[in-house]
Amino acid sequence: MNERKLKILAAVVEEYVRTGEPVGSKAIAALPDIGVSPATVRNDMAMLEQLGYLEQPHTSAGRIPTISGYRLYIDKLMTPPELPFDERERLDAMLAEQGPMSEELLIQNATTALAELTQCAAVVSDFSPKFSVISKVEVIPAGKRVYVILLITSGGSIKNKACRLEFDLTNEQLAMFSRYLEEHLEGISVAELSEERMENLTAAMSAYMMTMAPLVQGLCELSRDLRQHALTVRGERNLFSYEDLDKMEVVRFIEHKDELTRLLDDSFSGIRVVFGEGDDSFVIGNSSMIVSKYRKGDHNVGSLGVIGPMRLDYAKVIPYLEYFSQKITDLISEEEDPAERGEPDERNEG
Amino acid sequence: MNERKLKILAAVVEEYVRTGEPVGSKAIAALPDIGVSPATVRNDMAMLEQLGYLEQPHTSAGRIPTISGYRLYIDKLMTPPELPFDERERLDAMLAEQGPMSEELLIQNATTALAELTQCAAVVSDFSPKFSVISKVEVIPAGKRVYVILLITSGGSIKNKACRLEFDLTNEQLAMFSRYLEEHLEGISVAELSEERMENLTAAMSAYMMTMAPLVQGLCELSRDLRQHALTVRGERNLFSYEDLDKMEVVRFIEHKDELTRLLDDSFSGIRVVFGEGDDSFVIGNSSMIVSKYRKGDHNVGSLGVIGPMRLDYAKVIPYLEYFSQKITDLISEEEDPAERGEPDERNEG
DNA sequence: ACTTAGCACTCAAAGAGTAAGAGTGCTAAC
DNA sequence: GTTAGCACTCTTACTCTTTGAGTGCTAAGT
Repeated sequence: MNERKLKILAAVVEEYVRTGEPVGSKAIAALPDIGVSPATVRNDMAMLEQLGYLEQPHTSAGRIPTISGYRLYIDKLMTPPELPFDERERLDAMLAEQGPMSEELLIQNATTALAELTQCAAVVSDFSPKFSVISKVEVIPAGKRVYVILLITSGGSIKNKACRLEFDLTNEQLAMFSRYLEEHLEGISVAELSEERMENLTAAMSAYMMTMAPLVQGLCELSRDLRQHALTVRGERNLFSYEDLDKMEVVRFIEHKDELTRLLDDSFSGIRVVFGEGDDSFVIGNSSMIVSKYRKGDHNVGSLGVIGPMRLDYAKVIPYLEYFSQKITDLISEEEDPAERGEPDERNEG
Repeated sequence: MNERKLKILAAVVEEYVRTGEPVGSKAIAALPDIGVSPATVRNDMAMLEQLGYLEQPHTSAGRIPTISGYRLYIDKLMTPPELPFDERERLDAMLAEQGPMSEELLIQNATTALAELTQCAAVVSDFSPKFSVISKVEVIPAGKRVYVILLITSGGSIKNKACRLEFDLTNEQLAMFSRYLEEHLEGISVAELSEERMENLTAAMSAYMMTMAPLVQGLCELSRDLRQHALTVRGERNLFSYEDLDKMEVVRFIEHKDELTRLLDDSFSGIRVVFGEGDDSFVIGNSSMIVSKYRKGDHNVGSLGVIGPMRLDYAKVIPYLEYFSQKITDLISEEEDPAERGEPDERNEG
């Protein structure tokens, strides 16, 4: 396994990704930095085929990479370009919106941007709210017997839920409830809002006042929402263009959220590429999914991924994915006032 | 143009929709309630072709409906089934969620359900928030120099926006601002939140206190959000299955929101079907879009639509669309306390 | 020992020719 | 006005052939 063979493997992957056609020895030999004859390339390719990195769709065709071939290429051979400064600025602009931005929105923007940039479907499984702290709980009267519970987290997320009660609350009751929530919930982390704790609260309150049961109920739901991961898929429509993708499988896979979730939430670090056939439960023909974790402080709190054809320009896509997940990690890991968020440019130079 | 010819046209449309193959005279003659020979059917079909309702892909093939053929079928010939009671109950269940539900959520649920039921993409352009009344405006401190503006409408929508100020507000300032908003905004309709009015408010407040400018700014944005229509597309992935659809055009059309918007916001009443070729600016090959308006009181406030292949079971899809738009109309037109919403079954029997 | 030219070989893709079959239009009989 | 019969058309499927890209192998060159 010498230098040149690897170079040829890389060339095959890149040509195949570029053209979509099996690549032959002549095409490779014609590339500028190969410098050997087609016959030599053929010998090397035969070797690479024996090793399982290439395969022939049929005898008289050129070669295409196998999954192992892609894997080797991705792990060892490709040289993803450094994102130039103005490119990074462009990406930052896609993430940033005017005004203070919640972590949630930041992550949504990243997903949308990723779908756009890669012309693939982008997907995110986000647990980050679970690792933030409740900074504010309010109960706001909003009409006859209707109260809105408002929950703000240190991540800048604002969640609300309307609840309808049997009777209206008196000012005293409302004040009492608000004070109770303030004392017991503000400042604690979302992760601590266990079912158990919520049940205690339910017990405490409903013992005191049955009327408030729906409020407590609503609060439980909100807390459950925050602790659960949010799964978002963007840019599915981009997959329309790839003729070789098995559309039925794509639909099945994306619709069937639990498989997707399992693959995303699986713990690992850095970047991971899984292929549509054989890997885990991911079985879309001719597709691959690239996933990158992002962190909040020391915890993995989410996974950002790209779903596309196996024949994908990994060297282009992976840097985007890495950049975004690093950026998200940087921004959400800051311990400062969440309100300071929104001008990522000010403080972060990639 | 006799009875039988129409019956034959209807049969051709239905057979073609069912099988996807051009239908011949023999197949039609074999249908139970035709009762004439293939030769007779052939004569009628030749006539229908002359009239422009049918066409032949090539001489020796059966017939397929033209756009005029579909149109005649939809307008005059088809007999959409009455939705049976248990079906209506099923649909209601798809709309309703536990707890008080905002109009917004109701409409989103309807769109998702429609996509699911029809196995097409569903789309909605919703102006309804514009026709509701501001029932509550609150400004809530949420951290250092951060304030959340909360806006609740009679439709049950809850919008919020975080704003960062240069300095913290004193309690007096906050109270003053809150009172001002309460006096000037609560109870007025969203439509009245014109740019002009908002500018007056901006002027009034910023003359008084520059510090609050971002709050006023945020409020303007919220009000703009409410007045603008919200365009949502659901179930795009369902379109993967239709082989005959021009995918590139689908992507282009859905991505390019303004064409879609124009078609949806065009004013008409009842149900409208547009076809992908020739009609207006809607140019997806072999596709059609069915749109239905829903109202709030006397105003059209939104359009619910289905985008699918031209070869679509209109008789099945249209009743769903009609039912949902009527249901939405009924539910959002009620003048009662919005909080009463959420158990549509209680009060509405379709 | 590695590289390369040459060459026979393979096999998909493209084209040509043919047969089968579905469906038609027309005509004449009912 | 309807229908059976029939010749006609034109796609689809099949077979056969040709073409050409690409291979593997061998033998010569470095």
